Amino acid sequence: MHADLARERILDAAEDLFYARGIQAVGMDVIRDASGVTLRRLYQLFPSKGDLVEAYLTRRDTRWLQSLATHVDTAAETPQERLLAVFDWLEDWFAQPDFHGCAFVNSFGELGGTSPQVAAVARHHKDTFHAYLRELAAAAGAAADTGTQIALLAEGAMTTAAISGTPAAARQAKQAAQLLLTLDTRHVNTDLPLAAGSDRRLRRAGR
Amino acid sequence: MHADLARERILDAAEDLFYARGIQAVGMDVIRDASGVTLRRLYQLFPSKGDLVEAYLTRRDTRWLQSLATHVDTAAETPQERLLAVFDWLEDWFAQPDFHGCAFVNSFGELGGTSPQVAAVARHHKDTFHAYLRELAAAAGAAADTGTQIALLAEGAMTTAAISGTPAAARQAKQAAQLLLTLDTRHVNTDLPLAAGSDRRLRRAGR
DNA sequence: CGAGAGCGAGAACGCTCGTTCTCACGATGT
DNA sequence: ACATCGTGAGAACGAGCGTTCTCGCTCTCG
Repeated sequence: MHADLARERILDAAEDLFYARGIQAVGMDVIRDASGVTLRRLYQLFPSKGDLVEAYLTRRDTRWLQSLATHVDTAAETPQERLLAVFDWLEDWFAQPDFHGCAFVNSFGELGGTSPQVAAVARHHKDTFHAYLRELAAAAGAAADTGTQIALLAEGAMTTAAISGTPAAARQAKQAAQLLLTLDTRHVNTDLPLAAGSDRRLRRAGR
Repeated sequence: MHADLARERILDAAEDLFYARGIQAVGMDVIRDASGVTLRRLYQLFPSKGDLVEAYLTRRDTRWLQSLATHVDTAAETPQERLLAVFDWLEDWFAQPDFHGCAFVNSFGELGGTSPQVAAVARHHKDTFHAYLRELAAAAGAAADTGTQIALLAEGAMTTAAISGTPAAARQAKQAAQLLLTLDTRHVNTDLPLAAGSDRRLRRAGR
């Protein structure tokens, strides 16, 4: 077995197990069993468990953001739709049977207090994610604060969906994001005065 | 030393340590050293570490919500102010030097996958917190969905403040909550049409 | 053909940590 | 005063786990 393939199998097994059970609850022997890679090779490729954890998190970071960006690029046309498509992607994610919250929030809660590396990867991931949302919001004509606030909605939806066990938070977050976005960009697009009736139209517009 | 005092000292030490470093990273001997209670007594009062963890979480649950409710009751007058006062309380919390995110999100991320008890306490805490926010929102004349959405903002602010290390998310969340609340309740209070100028007035209103 | 290097499988080592046991001591009740 | 019981301090036990080592085997290269 080539080193590249072994590396991939190890990271696949590590991702499944670390994400499902937590990092400290998964021993290296379990990863050996799940990956089919011998312990000797495992330590050749990742000299310590900390290295494996870091590789797991950085790979998940790039893949997660890539998957989100791909969905946004393919499933939406207008800038507003692109921003709101984030929440559809989140809802699909929340509904997956193995969904267990944000891996970076989880690992930060577990090891952020003792491992600066884990804390740094989590911070980097959230920075990148929030910057991406701010970018989408800016492209949709919203103010910088609106992008930040929509990021908070996405963040809250993730933890709420994880702990409650239902994907419903994604719809609520999308609805709120749409309200914030419409309220912010309305004076740019259409300066039409908003009466009680259009309030109701706004509220109904979620997904 | 009476059992009640020992119990309190143990829980105080456990809360400090579990919250700061994570649960699995803190051994029973460390809690013995920090509390000054002998290991024998510790196991008399909490037959296993799991029992201690559960007691830590349930005590923190009630205290946290009590502290929040006290602030809301004393620092705000109108129903709208009461709801928004939640975010001022969050900001104060985020700015404390030992702030390390939501203890329930952290423990859920660390042990939720392997300990049903920890998952249940976290779920209960979030249920209660969100129900409280929905209650405040309803008292302020908002729709049920608005309360849920404001809960997502609070949730997102907690994790963002924890990982970023700054309390700024509280202000952003408050601003967004105020927008959602005003948008939702405006047709009840004043049916005044909203023009570009009042948009700006709304936006400036945060804290 | 033979020596040596790399590899797979799993045992072994050392440390941590949850939990229990030992043992000497002091308080208490008769 | 003496037997008894609970207590404090810390050692001890046993399991789990990160990491390394051993031992055959195989493949390669001179």
